[in-house]
Parts: sequence; C-alpha cells; structure tokens
Amino acid sequence: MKSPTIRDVAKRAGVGVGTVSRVLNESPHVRAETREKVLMAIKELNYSPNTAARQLSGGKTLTIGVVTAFFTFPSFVERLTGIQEILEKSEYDLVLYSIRSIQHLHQQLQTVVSQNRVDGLIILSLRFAQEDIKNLNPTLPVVVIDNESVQHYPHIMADNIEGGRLATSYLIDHGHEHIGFIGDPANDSFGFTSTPLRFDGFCMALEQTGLEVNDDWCAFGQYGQEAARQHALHILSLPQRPTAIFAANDTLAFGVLSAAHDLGLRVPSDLAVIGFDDIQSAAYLRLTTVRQHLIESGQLAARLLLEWLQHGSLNPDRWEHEMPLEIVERSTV
Amino acid sequence: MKSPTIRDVAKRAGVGVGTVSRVLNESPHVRAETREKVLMAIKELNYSPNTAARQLSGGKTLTIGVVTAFFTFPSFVERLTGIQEILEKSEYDLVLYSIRSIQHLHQQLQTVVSQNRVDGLIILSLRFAQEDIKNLNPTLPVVVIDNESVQHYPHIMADNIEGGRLATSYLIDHGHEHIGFIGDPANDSFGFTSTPLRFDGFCMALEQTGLEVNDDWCAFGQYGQEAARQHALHILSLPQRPTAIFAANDTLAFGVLSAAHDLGLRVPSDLAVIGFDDIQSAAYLRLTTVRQHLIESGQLAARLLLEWLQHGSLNPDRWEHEMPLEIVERSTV
DNA sequence: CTGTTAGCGCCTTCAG
DNA sequence: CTGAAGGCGCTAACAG
Repeated sequence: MKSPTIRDVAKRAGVGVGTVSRVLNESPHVRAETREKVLMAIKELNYSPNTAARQLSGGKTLTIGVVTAFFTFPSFVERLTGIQEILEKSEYDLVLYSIRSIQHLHQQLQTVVSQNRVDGLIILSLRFAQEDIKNLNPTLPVVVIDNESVQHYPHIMADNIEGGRLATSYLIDHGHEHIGFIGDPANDSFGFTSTPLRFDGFCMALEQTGLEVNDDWCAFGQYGQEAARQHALHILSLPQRPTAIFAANDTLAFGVLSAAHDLGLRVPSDLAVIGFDDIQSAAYLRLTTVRQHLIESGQLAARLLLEWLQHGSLNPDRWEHEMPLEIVERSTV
Repeated sequence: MKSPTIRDVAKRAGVGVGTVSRVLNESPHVRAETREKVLMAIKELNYSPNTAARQLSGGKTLTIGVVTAFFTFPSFVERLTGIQEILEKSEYDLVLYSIRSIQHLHQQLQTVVSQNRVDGLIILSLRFAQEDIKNLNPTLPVVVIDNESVQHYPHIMADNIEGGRLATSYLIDHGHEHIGFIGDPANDSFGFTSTPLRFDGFCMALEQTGLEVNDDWCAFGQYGQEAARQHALHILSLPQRPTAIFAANDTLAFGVLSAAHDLGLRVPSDLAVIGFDDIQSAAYLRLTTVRQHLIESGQLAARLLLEWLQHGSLNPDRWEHEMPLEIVERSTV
C-alpha cells in the first residue's frame, strides 16, 4: 500500500527516472510521445511526487510562512485572507506561525529560518530583529506588512499618522471641537506602532486647528472591545465630556459605541465615533471609519513574495508600498 | 554560508553522525559527557536540523493540516485558535488549507493526502468523501469537527438539534409565543448542517409546546450579517411580527439586532434575540446565546490528533466527543 | 555506548 | 533526447 515512487513510474513507462523527472518538471527536452507514456503511467499508478524528497533535493520547501501575533484580531484575519487567496492559486502551502510573546517571536523566527522550513516569510505587524533573519539566511525572501521600521525588506504599509489626521480632521470638519481618543496599549511588547502613530496624527490635526489635546479624554488600554468600552464609559461620564471620539481601530470603536448605547447617548447626534481599518463588521454596524484595504494588503504581500520567489529577486521599484487610506462615510459621525 | 549539516557537527564534536542524531532525538543511549560535546558543537555552529531531510528519512512531515472553508468566519477563527494554541506547543507546524468550493475540497484533499504533505488532518465543518482519504492513505490520522456524518474518523461535535431546542425553549420560557428563525443557506454546497439541524430543534420545541412554526417568520439567506439584517428587516415589518427571533449563529444575530435598531425596536422588550455559538464579540454586544465552546473544540481536536500521532493509534473511547451546550444569559432576551 | 553504512524519493549532472 | 549515477541531510539498523 506504499505510495508509488518515481522509480515505479519509470519502470511502468519503460523509461528512466530522469525522464520521469523531466516530464514532472515540464522540461521541454522530452519527446511528446515519451511524455505521453510517462503521463499515462503516472495516471495509472496514481502517482504524485513526494514533497519532502523534492524539497531535500531541490532545496525548496514549497512553503510560505506567515508570522503574526493574535491572528484572531479581525485586521489580521482579513490580511491573512488576502494572503491565503493568492497562495491558494500557487504551488505554495501556507504555514501559520502565531506567536504569543516577543520572546517567542525571536526564538520561532530562529528555528523557522535556520531549519529552512519555508521558502519565504510574510511578517504581519511585528517588530523583529531583521539581523537575525539576515544572519541566519541572508537570501530568504521576506515581505513585511505594517511595520515602518523595516529597512532590509520590502514592506507594505499605510501612513498611520496621516490616517490619524484624516480621521480627526473629518470630525473637526463636522463641527467637533471636543474630541477624545481611545487606543490600544501605547507601548506593547510586540512593538505594534499603529496606535501611537495614529495618536500623533490626532494631535497634529487638533493643534493645526488650534484645538487642544485633552489628556482626560485620551485612553490607551488593553486590547479589545471591552477595555475600550470601559474607557469610553469613564470618559463619557466626565463632567465635561467630548462630543466625538476617534478610536484607533474598529474593534475599539465598537466598544465606544457600546458604551454610548449604555449611557443612552445617541450616535452621532450626542456622540460621534470614527474608527480605523474598515474591517468587515464595520460595514454592518455602520461605522464611519478610515479604510486601509486590509485584504488587498495581504494579497499584495503574497504577490510580491511569489514574484520574488519566481524571479529570484524583486524589482527594487516594488520595494515599498503605501496603501491608500480613505474615509468611509457611514452613520456614526 | 551554507547551513551546517549533521556531518559538520559530528566532525566538530569528534564523533560520528549517528551519535549526533541520537542526541538530537534524545535517545537515552548517549553518555552525558558525549552529549555535552555534541550539544556544544551544535551551539557553536548554530546548527539546526534540516526539516526536509528529516521528513524524507523519517517518513514524517511534522506538519498538521487544517482544512476549512471560509476561515474568516468567527466560529472558524475561534476553533482555529484553539488548534493553534495546542500545536504551537508541539513540534508540528500548522498548514492552512482553505477551500472555496466543494470541488476544490475534493481535489485539494487528494493532493494533500497523496503527496504526503501532512502527518495528520483536522477537518472543520466540511462534508467530504471519507473514502477518498481512506483509499489514498488508509492510515492517515484525521480528526473531524462539526460533521455528524463522519463514520470512519473520530469527531467532535455538538448536538445542534438539542441546541436549537434549548434556544427556542428559552424564548418560550420567557413568554414568547411568536418566534422567528433566521439561518444560513439551508442547502449549501459545502454541506454545512448546523442551520438545518438547529432549525429542526427550533420546530420541535415549538411543536412540543403546541405552538406553530410560521413560515413567514423563517428565513434562510446568504451567509453573513447583512443578509440576516435584510431578512430581519422584512420579517419585523410584517403586519404580524414575531416577538422573538432565534438566529442560527451569532453573526446572524448581530444582523437581527442591527435591524431591530433600525426599526426602533427595543431589545429585549420589543424584540428578544438569541444567537448560537457564543463567539467572542457576543459578549461585547451582550448577546444572549447558546455557547458551544468553540476554542475548546479546536483544542480537543488538536489534542486527539497529537495523541494519535504519538501512540500510533487512538483509544476508541476517545472516538466521539460531544461538546456541551449551554445558554449564556445576557441582555437580549 | 558509539561509528559506519544504507537507504528515504527526487533532481541534476554526465555520458551516450 | 534519454538512461545511469551521485548526492541532498538525516535516521535507523548493524557492527563493534
């Protein structure tokens, strides 16, 4: 019951293994007739080449790794979807490496890279030691999403500062002068930078308009909707409360919405809320937000990596990609 | 700049490759002293074994495949999380196979199995031809989640009929006599059965209480929140509308909630809503629902598979697992 | 306990 | 254009 090997096929087709290998790899130097014989033998034996052997001798793993933390976050899931959509059509398998702490990142990366478990890597939103990878395997193709600190690898990102300004200006344009901000932890161990950058944009927009940043209205909590809800509950119960809140991502915005609901505040008349990301559920909940084309960014990353893998190098003008940002007007502002 | 091989290590440590292999595989038959020498050489060379070679010679891929459709659905993501949590601690990599149509399923499964790309498989919620796998590789360990039609493999499931009754009875117990139902497509090509089964439970509960199933209040739409919202909008605008709705999963329930909000109906006083799954966001949105321990089911599947892989077989009394179901009382009923 | 020697299945020269 | 042979890095079986 063992799977047939290339040798079985060769024997069956009355040719040598070399020939079989050639038709397998679509080498042009095979007579059509011979090719047919081999193909038939393959069919009859229901043969398919062993991946491990192929890897070992060919030096390729036909595998692409995606490294991320918290892959359950909607924004990660969406980017992952994009990546998956592209890889599915390729010959590459998608291996998921989800890490739980920055220490694990380091270690995991080490093993993955040095064991040659992947032909390429896509790293999502994580700060990592580029030197680690470069030292271990200088030629490993790596594409990075959402990490502006990367120097040695192509990356895809959005201008988070600009996004923060965009969102805030949008609120200001709608007549708001008292605006709060709710974000993820400001200094998290994973080095996510989206919250601080969007906050920078927030401050800039306010200051440019001559408005002040009120610290009481700004909160950086734990991850997730519930924490945001608690913060919003607090901020909105202040004697002087903001009339609008910019949440650093949509999930947090949902928390704010929920808090507003609990307090009997009507959105957007009593409180305007704008999010960031435009994850799928944002549409359902009618959240006004800043769209950053998550799925597309995943697709792009996968395409770049594939291109790199195929050509052995990546055209330098495809090195840096900035995803566009745009306000999606719905009904919470 | 090539990675060091086991031979380099052997030379450096002044031993044979066999010995190195032994310490690598934690064989007890190595003198502590020798082991030290080898370990040191490994450190110095920054060596780590090549996976492909290991696979080829050992006949294992150290890879577990997870097969699913729509892995962006919250319920899948949560189960995937559970799987990931367990595999992360093991030596196995997690490869994601997400398929888009039932045809792809068939084909993908074929290649994955026949190419020996994985040591084991976890199949999520999909109906598949068990014979295909069995024929291709009779001994491949496979664990199935959420597919009661499976005969040849261990599986983990919940009693969806009972869950439907549970939810419906809960509404009835709260005084509702006019109850609607909103579900996913009744006959989808993937063969998901949760909606029809839950609907069965729904009907049984009503009939047992002497209530009637009003077809006008039951809808089976497309996947997703928006479709559910549209259906709910329609049903709730009927001259005679239900006072409660059972949504076949939480995502759909959110759609119903959103519709209720649009129509100015207060929840739960004007309309009660109960969902199914208890996905994470259900807690945030205070949705009353039927919990089915998604993460745990993923963890369990991974554990079973690991056990199987380790012992070479799975204890028959660990063959069938029914996950408990329970009402989570929150504020939408 | 430890060194040596076959393969694992395939790809890639190298002759023919 | 095609068959034969060597080697990819590792494990396992076999002598010492």
